[in-house]
This record gives sequence, C-alpha cells and structure tokens, in this order.
Amino acid sequence: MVSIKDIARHAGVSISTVSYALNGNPKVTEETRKKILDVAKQLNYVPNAAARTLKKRETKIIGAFLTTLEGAFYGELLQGMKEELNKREYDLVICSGTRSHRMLSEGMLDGAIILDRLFSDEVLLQHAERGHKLVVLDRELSHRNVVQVLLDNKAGATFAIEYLIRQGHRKLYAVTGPGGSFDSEQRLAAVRQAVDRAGEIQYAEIPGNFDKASGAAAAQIIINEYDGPAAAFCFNDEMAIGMYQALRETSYAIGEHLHVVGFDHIEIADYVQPRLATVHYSEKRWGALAAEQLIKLIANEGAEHERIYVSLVEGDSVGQI
Amino acid sequence: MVSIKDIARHAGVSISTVSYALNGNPKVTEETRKKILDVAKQLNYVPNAAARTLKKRETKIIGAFLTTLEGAFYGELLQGMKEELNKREYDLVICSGTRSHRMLSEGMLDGAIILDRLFSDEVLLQHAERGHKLVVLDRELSHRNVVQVLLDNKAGATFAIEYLIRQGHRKLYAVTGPGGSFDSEQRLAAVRQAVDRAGEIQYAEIPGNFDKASGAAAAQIIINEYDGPAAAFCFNDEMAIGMYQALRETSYAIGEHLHVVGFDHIEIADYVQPRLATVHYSEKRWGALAAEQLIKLIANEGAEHERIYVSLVEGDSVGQI
DNA sequence: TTGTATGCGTTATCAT
DNA sequence: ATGATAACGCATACAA
Repeated sequence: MVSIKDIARHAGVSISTVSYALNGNPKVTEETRKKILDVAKQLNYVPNAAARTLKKRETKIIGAFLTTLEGAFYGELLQGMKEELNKREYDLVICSGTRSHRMLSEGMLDGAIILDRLFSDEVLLQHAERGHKLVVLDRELSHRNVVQVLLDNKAGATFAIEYLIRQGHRKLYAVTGPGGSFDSEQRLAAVRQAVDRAGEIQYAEIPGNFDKASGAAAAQIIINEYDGPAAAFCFNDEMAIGMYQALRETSYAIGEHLHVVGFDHIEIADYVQPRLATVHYSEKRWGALAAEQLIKLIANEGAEHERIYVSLVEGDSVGQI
Repeated sequence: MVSIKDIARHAGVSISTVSYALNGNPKVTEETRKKILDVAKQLNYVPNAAARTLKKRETKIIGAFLTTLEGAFYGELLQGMKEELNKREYDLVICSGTRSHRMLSEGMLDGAIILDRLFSDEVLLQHAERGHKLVVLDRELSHRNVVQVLLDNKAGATFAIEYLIRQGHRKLYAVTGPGGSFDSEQRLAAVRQAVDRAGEIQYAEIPGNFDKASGAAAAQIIINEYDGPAAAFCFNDEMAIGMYQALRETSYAIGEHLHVVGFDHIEIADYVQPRLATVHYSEKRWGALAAEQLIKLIANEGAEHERIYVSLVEGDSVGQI
C-alpha cells in the first residue's frame, strides 16, 4: 500500500505538505502541488478511509437499514435517497439484519435512515443518545438526534374507506399489518374513525402480516362467512395480491364478490386483473426527503419532521354496488 | 467517545490487557477479564471500526455493486448473499453508482460482488491488481483475484428458442439487451446457433435495452411488419412486460398473434395475463454461491468459477401453431 | 499474567 | 510556504 509518506519521500517534501496538497489547501505553492499530484498519480496513490475516518471522525457514508432485501418495494425509495445524498457528497449503503447494526455503533456511518421494525425503539434511542444522527420512516421517536419522515397513513386509510363506502359497500373488512407496525396501527386507527363516522357499516378486522400468505388467509376467512358482496381494505398491496391468489381457486371474483383496496401502489398492482385500487405515494420523494433531513440533522441546520402525502388510485378491484 | 484507554483507567489495568480481554485472548485471567468486561459494559464501550481496520487491514464487510437500486431490485439475489456472508461473520452492504466505487479502493470493503456493467473491466482489473478480491456476475474477467459466477445463458437461450420452434413457430425475433451486456451477448450467440441448427426459420434481431420501454418499442416494430403469427424471445422479462403494455392498445394479443418468451422469471411474469413463459434460475442460489466463492477467494481457499443452471418455465404467452 | 511501546495512515497544530 | 510532531483508537511484539 502506498501512503502519503511514500509520496513525500518521492517528491522530496514532508508528509504534511503532501496532505495539504492533496486536500487543496491554498497554503501550498501551485508548483509543489503539481509535483505532488504527479507523484501521487504515478505511484497510484489511494487514500486510506480508515485512517481518515479515525482522524476526522466522519465517513461521508449514510446507511439505510431495511428489514429484508427481498420484495419489490423499496427500489425507488432507495434511489431517491441515493440521488439526494450523492448531490451532497455523501454515499449511501443499504444494510439489513441485526449483524449490520454494528456499522452504526462502530462509527462506520455518519447517519442512518431506518425502515426496519426489527430495530427496536430502545436500541435506536441508545444510538441517538450516543450522538448518531437518525431518520426514522417507520415509527415516532422523540430525540434531538432523530427526525421522522412518515407517510400520511391517516389520510391514506381514510381515502380507502371512504372510497369503498362511496361505491356503496356496507360490509367492510380491514386486513391489518403485524402487531408492532407503526404504519399498520396508524391505518387501523384511521379506519375505525372513518367507519364510525359513516355509521350503519358492518365492520370487522382481520390480523395480517404484510405478506401474501396472510392476505390469502384473510380472503379465505371472508369467503367462509360470505353472504353477499364484501369489501376488504388490505393495509398493503402484497396482502391484496394474496387475496387475488386465494380467489383464483374459487368461484368468487375480485371486484364482483370480494372488493379490494391495497396500500403502496406497488408495480404488480397495475398488472393484476382486475387492476388493484390502492393508495399511492411517491417513494422517490420519500427517500429524497429523508436523505435531505438527515443531512440537515448532521449539519445542525434545523431538520424537521416531515410527512409524505398520499393519494387514492381507483381500480376495478372495487365495483359499484 | 469511550475507548479502551478509558476502560483501562477505570479497571486499573493497562490498555493491552483490555485489548486482550476484549478479544478473548486466553492469556488474561478469568477474573480480570470479568472485571474488564464489566467496566466496558458499564461505560457503554463500543469498539471503533476505523481504528481496528487501520490496524488489522480488514473490515469484515463485503460490498455488492449494482447499476441501480430501482426496478427488479435483485431482492433474492442479495438475500442469498447476505445469508451466506452472515454465516461466515461477514456483513453485506449494497452500493450503487460511480461515487461508491471509492469504498472498494479506499479499503472499506474486504471484497466486492459486481453486477454493474457501468463498472468497466479496466477499472475492475485495476482494483484486482491492487489486491482487492472480486466476484463478477456480469462478465468474464481473468485475474487471480477475480472469480466469475455466471448464469448459464447459453442453455437458457437455447431452451427458449427450441421451445418456440417446438410450438410450431417459424417467424422469430430476438430482442436483445444493451450493447455492452455480457449476458445479452451470450444469449444472442446461443440464439443464432439454435436458429441455424433449426433451419427454415425467418429470423430477425431487434436491439433492446433491458427496460420496458424498449420492449414496447420492439413490439411496435413487430406489429408494423405483421403478416402472421410471430414469436419474440426477449432477453429479459422487463422487455417482455413492455410488449404486453404495447399490445394493450392494439387489437393484437399476446399468445395469439405475438408469442413471447422472457428471461429471469421475475415476479410479475406469473401475474400478467396470459402468464409469461420465461427462463428461470434461483437468484438466491446465485447470490449464495457468489458470496461463498468470494469468501474462499479472501481466505485463499481455492475459489473457482461457477455456473448457475437455468430452466424453462412454459406459459400461455406462447401458443401452439 | 500483565505492562510498555510502537505503528497503522491521516489530519492538524505549531514551529520555522 | 513548508516541516516536525502529536494525536485518533486499536492490536501486538516484546519486556517484565
């Protein structure tokens, strides 16, 4: 490995001069700078990140923590983060799994964006307390080193329920996400409010898990007690797709017997037959905003909590009654 | 920040004893080790990655480099890598974009898995020459520090063409990937061979780009010169899906006028109507194998080039003639 | 068994 | 304008 020491030797200057030259410090003559850069190039010099980090206590790298790498959901979100971060001279790396948490605590990251409910509030607060800067996308967390950038779940869930009611549905199911999920709980609260407000609604809740299997299971339950058109608001599109799968084997049809609204507007939603009605938001914007706030937090520029707005996408998975 | 120096002071021992204790060196008494661990916990000690890396010249982190985070985000592939790496005490991070290349050269990674044709052969070889360990999934590259884990493109493309011919098709199109793509070129070579072998085939090539838009454009071209049932082998599923979209607006139907085979077996392939015939392989296995070979390469345990086998998934996007 | 001392590659302070 | 030197936190060869 070639270090600034080697450059110094070859260029006949001291290491501090090399460091200055390499970092564009104006104290150094144009002439010596040129010479040093030449030698550096010639020796194939590459700076050592570990040494720089040890000294400067920053890496210019941000981590995005996800529960899993699988599933087609996060592509645009991450792209949004990456583009925003790159603009500000930061790099983004995607991490997943408990093992990777060490990257945050051991100082390999200047900050993190969290979308991983397996990352507990408690642990997150510990990191924040140690001075790490965090943006959370999946919970409310109050700390000077944490900012929230959250979906407007309340609006989304309300849109969904009101849409079903507007289409004439009076028998409603809510298929929820897993217990710990902040998004799921917010959506559930909004659903209950909307249902209460509507009055005269037959309403039930089915616990789900955000995966296809639980959507299929929910569909099964609904079919078993079928006694006329029913409508389900699945708290994400994955589960809604699971319903499509479950009904394939039966004589019931989506949009005719079982009416479905999802949440997230994932790509498949536009391809299934009939097209899935769902709640849409811009993943890219979400990611970009999260990145922006994180950089502000790191730079002490007054980062603030943000909310991502959502809209309803109608579809033939919901028929009129 | 609390360092081993602080621990040493609080525990009344020297920093080397602390280091030994923390690293489980048997030289240190059970008693002192216990005391030291207690103090460490009490002080909320977290090791500093930069310092450790600077000293040991390894990070226990592997990077996976992708062209983009968007689209079919290679979820299972990455998950396969991650699981395999975690088993061996390594972490995985996902990187994308030229900016992130520095992580490799600056020594923040012990090795890298490359699936990014924007990463040039030349640059890759430079990294390898500097001692970095690489696994390439998207090209052939010969170097002692590089191993290849490649799809069996030849088999896949041959399966696809032979399937079309078996179904009675005699007018064939190949919709290729972008110019630089290794996979695309391999598939193209195999297609030409299979077509030659079959004889009496009307055959043409349409340059594509691996994205939906180029698939749609290809469909447009085929329709414009339509004079009877035509079959297209799209070199990936994305483009095949693009064909579905393009035909929606027309009176032509997939599986009836235009017959289509894709490559990759992405999730949507099972959901479109009619279901897309495609070439399947296990992404997870691909990732796991790549990770395994990389670890072997790093440990000097004789890593070898590997090939990922593929199979044909038939579908109603190809009708009989 | 424990302590002392050195160096990893950088940055940055202070002299010169 | 340039150089000498001291950290940064850790691992480790060598001393005791």
